[in-house]
Amino acid sequence: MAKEFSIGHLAKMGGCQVQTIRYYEQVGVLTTPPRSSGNQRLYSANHLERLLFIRHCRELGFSLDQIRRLLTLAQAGDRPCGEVDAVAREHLRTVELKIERLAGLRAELQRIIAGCGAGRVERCRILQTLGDHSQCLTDDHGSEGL
Amino acid sequence: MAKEFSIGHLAKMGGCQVQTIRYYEQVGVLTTPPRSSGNQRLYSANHLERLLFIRHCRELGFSLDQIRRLLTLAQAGDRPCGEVDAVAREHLRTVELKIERLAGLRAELQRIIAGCGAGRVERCRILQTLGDHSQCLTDDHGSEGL
DNA sequence: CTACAACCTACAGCAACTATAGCTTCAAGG
DNA sequence: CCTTGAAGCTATAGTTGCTGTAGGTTGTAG
Repeated sequence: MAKEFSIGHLAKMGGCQVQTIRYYEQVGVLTTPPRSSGNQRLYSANHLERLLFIRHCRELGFSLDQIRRLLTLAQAGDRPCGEVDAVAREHLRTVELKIERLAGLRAELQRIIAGCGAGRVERCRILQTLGDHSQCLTDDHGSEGL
Repeated sequence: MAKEFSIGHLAKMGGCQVQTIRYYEQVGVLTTPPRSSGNQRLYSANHLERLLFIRHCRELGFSLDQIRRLLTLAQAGDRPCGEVDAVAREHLRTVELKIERLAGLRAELQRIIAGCGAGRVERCRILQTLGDHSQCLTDDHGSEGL
């Protein structure tokens, strides 16, 4: 059984695309693997483990920058994990904020849709409401991407 | 009282940056305003109204493409607002989906954080959990941006 | 030995802005 | 009237996290 595998296999096991892996290497969240005689990347179990870690973190919404921090902390080895905890808590806060905003948004959309009769656009309440900021239920949604 | 104002004033009233307005013009969600003798953009109440509409939609998470559609429909004037309603409903669906995902994510993060003792990084449960995909509570979080 | 899949690098593109450079115009103070 | 500094102008590059393309090389199966 070969202990090393190609980027294609790693991609399949990691549930991502080949280019994504090369991108991770480029931005320094995945270490540069050794190459074959023909210059192709050779990955091992360690890389797979790390890739799965990254993918899971990404699915949880951590940024690559946060992941880089987590990986650095993981390798530091003998420091208290308070910093790791801090990164996670920081992320939890932003997630909770997004949920709050989206909930307000949902309410507003429901209100808007409920107000729509089958009339003509001239008096369409959706458009009126969208143009009118003052009725906003949520007044704290910033410019941050949803 | 002057009926026309500069891009800086429009930005202030619209709660966005000057470049954003120029960007909106460039991508065609804001109409090109007349210019002064010195080539500076001159905006009027109409533009402000439209900008507020756009900003409000953006805060509600509509894409610029959806906003373009809404604006086109709004100007059509004599068509039923069913299409407008459809855009809003479509958006409501995606919002509800996002909320669901984020809620699962929040649960997972809370679980992860709860498992963190004040130990050392070597055995930090956060890092272990992040590396272990199998315990995932949510198995449906796709690649869509949160 | 010949296809053809999979690999390689390098670069362009996506959304929705934001920031920079290098220039011109406007408004206020002396 | 002149100067100074803020605000405007265009054009272009950068951001994040990828994805897609072009144009070439390597690996593998028949």
